[in-house]
Parts: sequence; structure tokens; C-alpha cells
Amino acid sequence: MPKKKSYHHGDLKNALIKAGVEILAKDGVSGLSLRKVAGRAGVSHSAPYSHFADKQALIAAISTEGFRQLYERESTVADLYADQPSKQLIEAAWAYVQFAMDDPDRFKVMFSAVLEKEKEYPEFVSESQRNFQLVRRIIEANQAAGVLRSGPSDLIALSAWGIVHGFVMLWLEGQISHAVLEKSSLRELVEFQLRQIMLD
Amino acid sequence: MPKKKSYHHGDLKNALIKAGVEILAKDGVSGLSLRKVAGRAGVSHSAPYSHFADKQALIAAISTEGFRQLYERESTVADLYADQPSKQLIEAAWAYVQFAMDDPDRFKVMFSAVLEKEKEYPEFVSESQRNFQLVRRIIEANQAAGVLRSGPSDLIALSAWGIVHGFVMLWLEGQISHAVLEKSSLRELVEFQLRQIMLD
DNA sequence: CTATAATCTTTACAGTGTCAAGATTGAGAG
DNA sequence: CTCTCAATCTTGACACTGTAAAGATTATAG
Repeated sequence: MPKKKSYHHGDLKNALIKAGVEILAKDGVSGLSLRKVAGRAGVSHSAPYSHFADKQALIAAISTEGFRQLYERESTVADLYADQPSKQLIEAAWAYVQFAMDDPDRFKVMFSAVLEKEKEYPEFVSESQRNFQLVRRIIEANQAAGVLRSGPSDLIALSAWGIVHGFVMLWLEGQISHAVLEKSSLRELVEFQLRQIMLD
Repeated sequence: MPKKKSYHHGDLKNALIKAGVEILAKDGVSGLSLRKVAGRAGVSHSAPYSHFADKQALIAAISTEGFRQLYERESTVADLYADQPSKQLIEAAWAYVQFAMDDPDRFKVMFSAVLEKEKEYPEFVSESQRNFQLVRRIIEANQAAGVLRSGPSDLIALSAWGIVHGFVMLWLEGQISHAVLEKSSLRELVEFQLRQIMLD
């Protein structure tokens, strides 16, 4: 890990991503500015432009890194419960929710960056597709075990992802009333949501 | 509708909300600035501060108005198919998706404004709760008709809302691959998603 | 009719993203 | 080893942003 104090930073690109994640966690998405990121990395305000075309590009890089870590967590859980499909499904969903709650603002940014920049940020696209393929594998294991209905696994994966993602989003935006939250823990709620698409 | 050209606008508050919605549709969420909104309403750049505490407050008002219109649409559909629960459910979901697609940026803003400002924007809270109660009524009708599993209607409503909302969000952020979209129309996809939680 | 409060304008300031020009330096060619 | 050049970083500038303070205008209540 180079950390000399010379004119050239050495690994500024990654340092900026890291600084961005930290600022995101501390000041939220509205507090994320290029200049603050540069400052935190100990570099002048327009140094980032040597590594990123614009602010969007930095955000895309942060998002990409986020998807990498998400995959790391999800695949670990998936491997751990590879022999118990239904548990695998629920624990993976729970890991997803936890990931979102660990750093809500980064999570939001991950899903508000790209739109149709598929051409501009190919790494982001491939990383997010890798995550979807993992979900799909989990769904197929559950179909084989009779836990989920048969049918096109990509569409069912979309359902499973959608139900969990939708729940997380509604939770993050405070749309889930206290009345509901008092009755059950978040963990129980997530499991209940998923069980809606699981066969008895 | 007063539209005189005097010093006092007459109905600036609503004019600002309207201008905001228009800018949102044209320039997207990143193009929404208080100054542009003021300009479009034909007023100086800090006139909005007579009606809104800050930019967040304007956004909250736009969101609140959005939820009002959403309720309008949803309740119309719900009334129309009141005697066919399963159709009522699917058409309501489809109306939700269409609402999001009509104006994606406004839809996003509606779900990215409040967080825990429950105290600061009570109208927003009550309006969004009104929408949830409507979903809940639809769910209860479907439970009574044996279309949905029995169980706490608030939790099942959360599932239904979550699955549709999650789908919309993933769609809006380009997370739904072309491969999936080529096989089915959006309408078919939405119906497929919902059928995951419906009994056969 | 007049005082007051609401509404709108003007002016000002600190932050922001971005660009252009220049300074510094690491790495390869000779 | 030295020279050169391209990559990297800094400085300075610009237009635009949100927001606060002070002043102008006017509707309306008393």
C-alpha cells in the first residue's frame, strides 16, 4: 500500500473511491461532492479529473465497487447453505437487507447511477449482471428442491429480487409504518415477504 | 385561476410545484434547481423562500402532490374492477407501473425525499398512508375471494407493494436485462410478478 | 385610510462541477 | 545516465447552485 507524500499520489483512483464511500457513510448522498472527496484524499480539488471524466464516473466506480462487495457477501452465504435451498434463499435475502442497512446511502447510490449508460460503464453492468446470475442460481436450486414454483428462472429471480429490493427501498424511505414494524422484527418481515412466493 | 402580472403572483406556491414537475419531466432530477423553478414561474430566484423553507420542502410538496395523483389513478382503477378482485389487483399494479413510467424522475423523487421527516412534512406522510390503505383494501378483497393467502393484510399488502415497487425500481435503473424484456412485454412481466404471490 | 404582515426583489456569500493552463514527476528511448 | 514525453497533480477561473439578509411592494385587517 503506497502512501508516500510525493507529488504523485500513487493510487489516487482507489483512494478517491474509498474517500467517496466514507463521505457517503458520514454525510449522506447530499454531502458527497467531488471537492470533498478530493480533499479527503489529500489532493487538490480537480485532481479527480485525471482519473474520472466527471462526478457521474466517480459514482459509477463507487457503485461498481459496491456490487463487488455485495457479490462477495451473497456468494459466501450461498455457499454456506448450498445444501439447504430454502434457508439459502432466506439467508441470501437477509444478507441483501443487511448490506443495504450497513450503508443506506451507498446502497441508494448503487441504484441511482446508471440509467442507460450501459455503454459508458461496462464494468458496472457486468458486475450487476454477475449478482443477478447468482440470484438466478439460488432460485434454480430452490426450484429443483420444490421450494419455488417451476417456470423461467430469470423471471422468478426477478420476482424474488424485486420483492426483497422493493421491501428494502420502502424501508429506506420510511414508507413502512411503525405499526407494522412494532409487530415484527425486520428479519421476520423479510422472511415473511419471501415466503409469499415460496410453496408450502 | 388568477394570472395577473402584478407584484404579487397570486398563487405562487402551486405555480412553483407545477413548474417543478415540468422541469423534472424535461431536465430530470439533476436539472431541478430552485432558481430554474423560480424562473419558470416568472419570479425572482429567492421568491420561493416565501412559501418553502428550503429546496427539500419544495420537493416534499411535489412528492405530496404526486401521491395525490397516484391515489386518484389507483382508486379509479380499484373502483372500476371492484367486482373482480384478481383483475382489480393486476390492473392496480399496472396503473402503478404506468404512473412511474409516465414521469420516471418525479416517481423517483417521490421515493427519495422524506426519510424520517415525518414530523416536518405531515401532509406527505398522510398522503402516502392513504395510498397504502388503498392497497390494503385491495389485498383484503382478494383474500376474501381466495385469490391471495389469508394472513395479516398489512404484511401481505407490503409484499404486493414491494414486489411491484421493486420491479419498477429495477426497471427504472436499467437493472432488468434486455434478454428478459425481449421475451415479454412490460405488462406481461408485471402480471407474472404478481402471480407469484397469487394462489392458483 | 392606515398600519401591518405577507409577498416578492436585490444583493451577497460560500459551495459546487468543470475546464484550461501550468507545474511536477515517473518511466522509457537513446 | 540523461533526455524527453506523457501521466499526474495544482492553480485559477467561470457559471451555477442553495440560502440568508435587507429592502421594496402591496394586499388586507383594523
